[in-house]
Amino acid sequence: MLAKNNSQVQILPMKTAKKRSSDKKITLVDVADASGVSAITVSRVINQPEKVSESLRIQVQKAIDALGYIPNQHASSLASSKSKVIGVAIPSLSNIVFTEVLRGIYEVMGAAGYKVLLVDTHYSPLEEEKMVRTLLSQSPEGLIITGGDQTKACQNFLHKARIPIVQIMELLADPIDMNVGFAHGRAGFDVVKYLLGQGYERIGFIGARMDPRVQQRMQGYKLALEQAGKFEKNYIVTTPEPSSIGVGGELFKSLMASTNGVIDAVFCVNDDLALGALFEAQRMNIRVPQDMAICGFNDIEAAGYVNPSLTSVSVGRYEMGVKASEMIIRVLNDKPIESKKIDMGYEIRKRASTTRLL
Amino acid sequence: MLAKNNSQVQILPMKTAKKRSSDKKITLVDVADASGVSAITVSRVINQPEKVSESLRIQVQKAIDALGYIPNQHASSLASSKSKVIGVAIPSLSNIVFTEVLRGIYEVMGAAGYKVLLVDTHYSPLEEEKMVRTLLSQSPEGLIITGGDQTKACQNFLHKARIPIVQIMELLADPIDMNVGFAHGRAGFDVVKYLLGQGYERIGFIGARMDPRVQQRMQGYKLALEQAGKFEKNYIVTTPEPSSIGVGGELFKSLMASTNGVIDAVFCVNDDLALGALFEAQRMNIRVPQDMAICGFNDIEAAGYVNPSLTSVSVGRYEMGVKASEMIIRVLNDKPIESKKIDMGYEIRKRASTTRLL
DNA sequence: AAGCACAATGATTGCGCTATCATCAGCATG
DNA sequence: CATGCTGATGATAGCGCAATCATTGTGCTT
Repeated sequence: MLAKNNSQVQILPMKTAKKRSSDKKITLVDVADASGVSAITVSRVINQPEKVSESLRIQVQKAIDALGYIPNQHASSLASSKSKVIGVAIPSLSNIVFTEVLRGIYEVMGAAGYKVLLVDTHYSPLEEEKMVRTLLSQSPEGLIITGGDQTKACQNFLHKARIPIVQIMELLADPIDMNVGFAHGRAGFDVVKYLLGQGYERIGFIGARMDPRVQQRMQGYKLALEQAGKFEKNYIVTTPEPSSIGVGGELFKSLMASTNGVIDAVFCVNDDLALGALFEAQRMNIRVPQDMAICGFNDIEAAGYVNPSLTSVSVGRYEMGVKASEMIIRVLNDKPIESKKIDMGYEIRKRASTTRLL
Repeated sequence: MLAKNNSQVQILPMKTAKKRSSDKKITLVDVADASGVSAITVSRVINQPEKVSESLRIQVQKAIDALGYIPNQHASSLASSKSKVIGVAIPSLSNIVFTEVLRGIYEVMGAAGYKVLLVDTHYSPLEEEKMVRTLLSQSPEGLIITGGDQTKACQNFLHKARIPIVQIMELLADPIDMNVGFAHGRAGFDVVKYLLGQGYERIGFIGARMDPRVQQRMQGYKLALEQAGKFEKNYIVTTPEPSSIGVGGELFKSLMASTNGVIDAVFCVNDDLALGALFEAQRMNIRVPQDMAICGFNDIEAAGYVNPSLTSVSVGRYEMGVKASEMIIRVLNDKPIESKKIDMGYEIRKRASTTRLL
């Protein structure tokens, strides 16, 4: 009685129905009918093929291919409460910093069979809260979110979610779950120390967007200058606008204007700003690095190739995405992780734009 | 009998169960019980609030907030066969060209309440086929995919999907459904005509990755030079590697070497390559634009700011994402669209790097 | 006052799949 | 030869929600 009742129901009514309207969605049952097995066997062929005998497996697979069957993930997720979805929230799609992290995430998650549902929070905690709701409504198996300034409500949701969560980009004092990042404040501090070491004395600061991580870099900058007794608050020029090369040029001009040109170095919170400052300095006939040092942040590819090459702070963005993803996958597979918090570190890539010539 | 049977079942058993284990997933029914209404009313509060009286709506909303209820999208999608998901397939996450298109897509889709499921095909039609299956398994309501070189099987799936599909980036002779892009071949042709018009005579070509769109640009380049009787096949240097500034520099050196430096202009298929060529030329003490014109493609921000500023072909990437998304949304809302095919056009931004000085 | 339209709410059912348990044949064990 | 075990397959139930249709109450018309 294994194939009898099936073959009865199968051929005649199904076939005609299907031929007539090829728009009908093909389901597991259709495949089961077509291949003369039960629905659950088809399910097994797809999800646990090792549990099905080879002959049946081939037979079913043939039907799957013939019908062009594509499983309905919603039904599967509902029944199994496994979505194979990882939610990712980043503040900006257009910022190269995040797209490289994303690359790492997609690489690892894709290989592990997870889909990535990506949302853009536009640097707004409120937007982020909405987006996290959206993510959670997809029953993700894990979450990667940026930074630590979630709203109270958002934190609540996240805690209640009971799934592995990694907060990336910065090191957090009190992470929700896991954390991969680096110390932005210390990086800013180190940059200034380095510039001071190169003999630059009046070090300006250019910042845009001013998200929490940028603020931390600025605090580091400030601290180092204060320690050296060289902090002047009008050496800082910032804007809430997003970063861009154009904005970098504008801010550089502002800085030069507001300080009457006494500045002999600029720390820009990212490389777009730094490139803008550099190009603008060239147009203003200010020699870099002789009269002006310029240091960026992130070490994008252009930094190494522009003339003069641009000093910048290199951080393993791709690796950060990889690490965060691996942590989640390990947790999902009940494997131990070394630590819930990983400091990716950073490195100042010293190049021509800050090298005092002898 | 409107609230009676509810209140019976409700308070005592549910409450205790919930208090004990706060990890139990909260469902529509929990909210219904907690607020003394039926499940379907809760559903309405969420999806069609205008159909529920204000008093009840507030009462239910209170319960939703109190319980921190988040709807299960899988169940919703399964029951309503509406996923509110749009699938997007792009060949590369790290290419700025696509991230800007993505921005446009996210902007429009987010505002319209759609989630974006994004996959990366790594410029491989086979990978793309797999990814499209993944997308389709999520029952997306629409699809945005890049270009036209899908595998046969993939095309099959797409045709069978019966959802609005937009192929973006290039103009296709035979699109699956809708199409938004621009004419890469013509753009390449026009660039060469422009360079010839500027008086450059021995125009080289630098290309990387060599995806279909890059090939089209190259064909345009070739055609224009052939028409002018100035085509030399050793003026073309390409690599299958991904584009980067570094690769641009290398290819420029190769081109100079293989042509003994007779080249007086280069058309680079994108701005990364062009910047690499420009920076390398500077290092080689080749004057741009006096001894060498350099033209890029895509008109990224840096092109306008680098010294000398870089001529490039500007295309509305963000707008392309917006247009594609709007088309899908219009179709989903049964609104008419002007045309199934949209040519976004392009514009050569003529800058210093190709301006023959008098 | 009867009839009707309409707004507000609820009961039932099923979306497509998988978890769970049941069944059964084949075979080894004592 | 009874017992238990294993591997392969199936039957059933239910995941959480919304479509559909049913029910009730309200105000209005005539």
